[in-house]
Amino acid sequence: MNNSSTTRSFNPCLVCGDKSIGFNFGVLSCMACKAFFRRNAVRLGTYDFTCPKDGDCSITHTFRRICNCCRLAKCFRVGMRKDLILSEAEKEARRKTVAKNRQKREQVLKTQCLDMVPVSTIQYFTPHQLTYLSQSDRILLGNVFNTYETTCIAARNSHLPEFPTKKHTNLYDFLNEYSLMHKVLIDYFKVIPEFNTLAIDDKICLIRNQFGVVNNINEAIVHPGISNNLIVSSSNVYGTYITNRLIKSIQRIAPFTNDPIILKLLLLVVAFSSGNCRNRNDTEMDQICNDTLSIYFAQNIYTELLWKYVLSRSSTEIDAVKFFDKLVQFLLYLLDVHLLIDGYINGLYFEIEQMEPLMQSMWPKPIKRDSSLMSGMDVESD
Amino acid sequence: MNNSSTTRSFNPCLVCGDKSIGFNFGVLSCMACKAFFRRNAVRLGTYDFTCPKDGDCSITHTFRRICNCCRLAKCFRVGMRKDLILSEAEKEARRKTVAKNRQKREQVLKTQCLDMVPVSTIQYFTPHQLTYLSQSDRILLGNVFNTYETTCIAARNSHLPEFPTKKHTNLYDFLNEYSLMHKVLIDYFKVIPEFNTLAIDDKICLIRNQFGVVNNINEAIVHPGISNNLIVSSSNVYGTYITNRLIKSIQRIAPFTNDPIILKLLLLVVAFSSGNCRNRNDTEMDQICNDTLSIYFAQNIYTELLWKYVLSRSSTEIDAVKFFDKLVQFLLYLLDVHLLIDGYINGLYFEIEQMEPLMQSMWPKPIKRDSSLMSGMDVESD
DNA sequence: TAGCGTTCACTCGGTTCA
DNA sequence: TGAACCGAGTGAACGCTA
Ligand SMILES: [Zn+2]
Ligand SMILES: [Zn+2]
Ligand SMILES: [Zn+2]
Ligand SMILES: [Zn+2]
Repeated sequence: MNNSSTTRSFNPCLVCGDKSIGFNFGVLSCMACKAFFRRNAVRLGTYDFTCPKDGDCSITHTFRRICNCCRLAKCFRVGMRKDLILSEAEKEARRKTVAKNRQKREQVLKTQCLDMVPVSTIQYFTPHQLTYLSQSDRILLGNVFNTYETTCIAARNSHLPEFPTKKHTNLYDFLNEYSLMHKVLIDYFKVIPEFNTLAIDDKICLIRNQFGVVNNINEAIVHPGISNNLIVSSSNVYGTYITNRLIKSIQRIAPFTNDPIILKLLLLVVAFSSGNCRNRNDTEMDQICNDTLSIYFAQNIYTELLWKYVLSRSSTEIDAVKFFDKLVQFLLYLLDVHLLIDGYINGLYFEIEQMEPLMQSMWPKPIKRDSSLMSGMDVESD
Repeated sequence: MNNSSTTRSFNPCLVCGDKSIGFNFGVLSCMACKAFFRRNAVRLGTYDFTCPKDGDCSITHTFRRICNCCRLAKCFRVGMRKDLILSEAEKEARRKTVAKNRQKREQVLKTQCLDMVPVSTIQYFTPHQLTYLSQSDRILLGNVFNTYETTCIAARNSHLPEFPTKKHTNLYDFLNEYSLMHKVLIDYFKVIPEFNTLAIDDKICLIRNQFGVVNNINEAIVHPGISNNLIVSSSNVYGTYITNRLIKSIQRIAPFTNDPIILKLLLLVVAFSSGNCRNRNDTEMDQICNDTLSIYFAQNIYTELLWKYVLSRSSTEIDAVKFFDKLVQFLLYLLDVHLLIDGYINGLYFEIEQMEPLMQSMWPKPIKRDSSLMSGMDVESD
């Protein structure tokens, strides 16, 4: 008897006689008949298969397309099995598995965004780049870079090497650990002159309003990648749906981490957004900032700097626009994720009550309290 | 023997000798003979085909139209098969399939886009919706709806039934026609109290900064669909790349046009964006608004109204969030398209110079002029 | 690697409209 | 009448899991 390899190589499609590619739905058959059977066997009840002749059309490579009634009949006659076609539910399950695996793989994969190459230090500029970035721009970039190094990166290196350090099961535990880096991030903002000169109320307002997004971006810089602890913790406290979206957002931000400065500038651009981008159901937290104009100008400074920087690192202006677009698209995605998370946390008064003061102040108050709670933020000028 | 691809490429129509387009009704033939055979073979019994000469007219590209009788005869002679023409019943079945598929596609689109059902008038509200929309909200919605009806819709019905009315070849011609509805749109804004009470400079600033996006959304409401004139005009003035993206954006906005109010609110939300979202290379046009705070409040009013409305029309809050997300994603896409267009038009000084004053003021000035040009906008309170 | 599904370019029917 | 278009069906190429 032939072994299967010999069978495949030399035996023709049992339906049409064309070259077979293997056993499909139980029968040695060609690519075309395989596709034909999958498409047509499932709609036997819903579609009227009628032979224009008397039902004994010969099915050959050339004429197999003439009568699909007789072709389908022959498929069944040579033994093709409809039950080997995946049902809608089975297909859905398969798609899910595929998506899961893909996610796992892409996590490892480092995608390059645009033609921007990673650089080791911000001091390196080619003549081309000089045309977009003025001397003062470069000084400003250097300052931003160094500021971030001495705050967030330093903290990561000294006492916050990883996050989360354990597999959390409680939201408040998770967020309490989250707040450690959050405080360092506020330190970073405080060294930015445009932020530090704002009134205390406005600082609080900005930090509250952009809480989720800025911290998410910051985490991507200081703790790049998706640790197992993070996935498990997030799944435990947020559930699968939110976790999947969080992971997706981390994957989307990953390419930008190749650049030494973009995300640090983006942090500032987002931080200086006076609009309330939280999804909270308490009206008292929807405070708007007082000095909207100063905030607006500050945002402008860093948006412009970011734009110039992107321009300087792109080969063409159109590439810069595309890149900027990617950045904005990502930001919108991130914003949406955090609207979801906010909506989720809003009602968890018990969890909110267990949070440490600063983190607690990011959410609606479970019970009326003295607003001096906010003093825990410690965002005074220094 | 030739394979079918070679056959198709080099061999002429077996009927008339014209360039063949493939196998039609079993015979390598041209577009014209394909249509001819389909139309005439079916009415062989009902129509008297008679040759004015003696029945041996030569059928060539030039003379094929002279004698139907001999042309049809030749079709049959070279082997065209009448049985490959779909019968009336088969055509009916096919139409049914197409309709079913179309419905399925639209269904998918709609469920992707939320489970919002179109309503005929804004006055219709179920008790469920009352929980989200207060009495004053509903009055406001009604006002917005009526305002839009009496401005943009009225103008469409009276004197701007379609756009564009011709296949433009010049950018300035195209945009000059565009400006007709643009002016009506400004009328719509002027009836909105929050807009009308702004200082004249701020009105101008808002209209300029959001020019492309608001007009694009407005066109989607008043002239839904993608007309041939639009595609041709756009291809002529913007080129293929931008046109494709424009078409894509119109396709993406289409599902939202099922709702009677959402896009009208979106128009206001976008209009009240004080940020400069244009891609223009002149610094003088990057003016920022003076009364940013009023604009911010105005935007808040309509954003909130939009949100409440979406919430009221969604079955669950999560659906509402998803829908809102789609809306924002779409807006971002649209913004990006118009950044592209701005970048394209910026340098076309000659085109800009040919525009009528209002339209011209939307773009960088080709040469220094008295800024009284802006008075052409006529956005004073009335 | 065998054997599923998915994707996409292509063919050939009909339809539309200038 | 015929150019231009639409859309279902086809099958080659490929992706993926077990
Ligand atoms: Zn076969
Ligand atoms: Zn048959
Ligand atoms: Zn011909
Ligand atoms: Zn004749």
